[in-house]
Amino acid sequence: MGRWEPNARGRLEEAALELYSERGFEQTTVAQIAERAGLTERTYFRHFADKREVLFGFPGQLHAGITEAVASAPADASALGAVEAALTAMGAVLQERREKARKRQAVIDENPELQERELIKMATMAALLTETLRARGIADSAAALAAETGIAVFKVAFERWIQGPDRLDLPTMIREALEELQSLAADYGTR
Amino acid sequence: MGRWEPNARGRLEEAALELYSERGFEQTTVAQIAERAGLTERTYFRHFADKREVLFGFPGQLHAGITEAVASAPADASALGAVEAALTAMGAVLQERREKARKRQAVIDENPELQERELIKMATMAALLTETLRARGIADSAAALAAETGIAVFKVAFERWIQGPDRLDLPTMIREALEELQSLAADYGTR
DNA sequence: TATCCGATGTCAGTCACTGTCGTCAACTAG
DNA sequence: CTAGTTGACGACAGTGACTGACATCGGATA
Repeated sequence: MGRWEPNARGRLEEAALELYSERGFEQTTVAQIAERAGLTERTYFRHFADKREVLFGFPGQLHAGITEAVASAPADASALGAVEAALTAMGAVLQERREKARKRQAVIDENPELQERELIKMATMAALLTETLRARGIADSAAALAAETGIAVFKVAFERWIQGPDRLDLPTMIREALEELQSLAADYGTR
Repeated sequence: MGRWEPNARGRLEEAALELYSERGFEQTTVAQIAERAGLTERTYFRHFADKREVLFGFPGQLHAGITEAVASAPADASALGAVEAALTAMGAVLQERREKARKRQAVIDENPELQERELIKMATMAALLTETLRARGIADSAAALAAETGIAVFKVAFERWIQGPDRLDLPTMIREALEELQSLAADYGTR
C-alpha cells in the first residue's frame, strides 16, 4: 500500500460535487474541498487547473468516443449523418450516469462561471468534431457548419433529457432533434 | 466641468484593449489598466464586473438590435427567416467597427478565459433570440432549436468574415451560411 | 544497498475582487 | 444663499484563487 490513500483525484471530484451541491459553488473554498478529500489545497491544484475544472473531468472521456463514432460511421453517410453518429455515441455514455449528470447539471445551472466552462467544453467538442469530419473528406466550411449545428442540436436534446422524466432515452432524443432541425430548414426554404 | 475627466468607462475600455494587445491578457494587471486610464483599480471594478468584462461591453448594445429586428420581420416569415433578420442586423452593426472588432478578436483568440466569456455572451444572445421567437408565436422547441442553430451559423460566418479580406460583407456572409446549412439539412434527408 | 522518482505537504507570494468609509463637486430644496 | 443630498471616485484592509520553490518519504530500480 502506498504512502497515501489511493485515487486522490476521484476523492477530490466527489468532495467537490458534494460541497458545491450542499452550499453552492461560490460559498465553497478550494481548501474545504481538499480538506474533505483528506488533502491540501496545493494538491488540489496539482490535479485540476482551477476551482471549476473538478466538475469537468469526464467530458474529456467523451472526446475519444467522438472520433471513434465518426470514424466508424458508414462511408456514404452525409455530414450530418456522421454528426448524428458522434452525438448519439456521446448520448449513450451520458445515459449511463443519469443521476450524477443531473446533480452536476443542477450545480452548473446555478452558476454563470460554471456555465462558461461548460460552454467552452462544448466548443472544444465542436472543434474536435469539425476536425474529424474534415478527416472524412468533408469540405472545411461544411464540416464546421455541420459540427457547430450538431452541438447546438445536442444542447437542446440534452436539456430536454435532463429536465424530463427518467424513462427518456438521450440518443433517441438527439435523433429527434436532428429531424426537427431538418424540417425547420425545409421551412426556411419555402419562406 | 466635473471633478474628473469624463468618460471613465470608455477610457478603461481603450486602455485595456491597448494593454491586452501589447503584452497579453494574463500579463496585464487591472491596476495597470486603471493607471493608464488615470483611475484606480477600485474604480475599474465599479465599471466592470471583472477583468474580462471590459472587452464585452458593446455586445450588450446588440441585444436591443436583436429584438427589434425579429419584431420587424415580416409576419409570414419562417422561424429561421426571423433568425436571419436578427443575425443580419447584428452583422450590420459589426460591419461598421471592423478594425476594432478584429483587434479585439485577436486578443480573445489568444486566451481561453476570454473565449469562455465570449461563448457565454453568444449563449445569452441565443437565449434572447429564443425568447423573441416565442413572442412571435413560434413553438418552444422550434424556437430554441432555431435560435441555437442561428447562433452557430453566426459564429461560422463571423469567423470567415473576420479572417477574410476587407471587402467582405458580414450580413451577406450570414445569409450564405444559412443557405449552406439548408443544403446540408437537405442532404441529411437523403442519406 | 544506494539512488532516483513521484505524489504530497509546507510556506510564501501575487493578484483578482469586495466591503467600507472618506472626499468633494454638482445638484436640489428651502 | 445655505444646507443637505447625491454621485463618482480614492484609500485601505481583507479574502481567496492560484503559483513557485523546496522539503519529505514510500516505493521502484539499478
